[in-house]
Amino acid sequence: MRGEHLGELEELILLTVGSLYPEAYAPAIKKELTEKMDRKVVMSSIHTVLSRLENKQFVKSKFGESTPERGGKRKRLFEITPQGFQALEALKSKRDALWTNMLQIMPNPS
Amino acid sequence: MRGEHLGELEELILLTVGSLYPEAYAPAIKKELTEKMDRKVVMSSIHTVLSRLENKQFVKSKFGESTPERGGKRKRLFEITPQGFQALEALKSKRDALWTNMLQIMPNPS
DNA sequence: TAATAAATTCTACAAATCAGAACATTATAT
DNA sequence: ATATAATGTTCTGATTTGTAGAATTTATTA
Repeated sequence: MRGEHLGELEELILLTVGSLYPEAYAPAIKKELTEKMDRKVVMSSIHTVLSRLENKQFVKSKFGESTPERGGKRKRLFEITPQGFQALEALKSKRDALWTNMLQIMPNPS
Repeated sequence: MRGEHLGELEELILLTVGSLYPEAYAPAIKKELTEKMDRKVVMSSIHTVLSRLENKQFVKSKFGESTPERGGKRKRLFEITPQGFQALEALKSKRDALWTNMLQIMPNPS
């Protein structure tokens, strides 16, 4: 595995992990992506991506305490690492620069 | 073809096409991505993506006039369509909302 | 202990991206 | 006119990223 760039879903999930702190786990991430981003995604995709992000050291995880709910496995809680945050920032600032550039050149995109 | 979302490179190239108007063609896009985004990419990827973006109607293209240069094929010039612009805007506004959320929750990401 | 709920892990597949070779077109030099 | 060099595009196959659903694990309640 090379892991050269941050894919489209990888970036969204990384952002969502940050945005959901400290309760970021797969089902909550799915809900957030669906509701706030209109981004359909199945649970297993989220797990796949989270695992890849953890390999890249952009997130870290631990198991949550058992809560007095209905039952089921313990949550695996994720949080973003400084490296992950930096990766997001780098992407954002560069994309924003292109945006600025584009708007100067074509303020009316019709 | 499903074309459900805008991939990571698709988004960058679409943005670059806008940012380079009216001289957006593959070699110029490669240069821009390399220099402004530190995004390495080979020429053929750019052509592949441009072709996909054209199928999605996010860009349109025409051949450039023959310029008095050293020689070679005519440039295929791309420009972003209103649909393409809207797609970029939608993505940006949603991502920005997640960013705002994340920064409120964790202003110090260490 | 059986049933149910919640969540994660596994397995196979599809789409996006990468990489480099092959090809086509135009201009200049001979 | 023909060969050569420059410029860009298209083709083919491999790798990475994303999708989908079944299977499994763990905990609670009847």
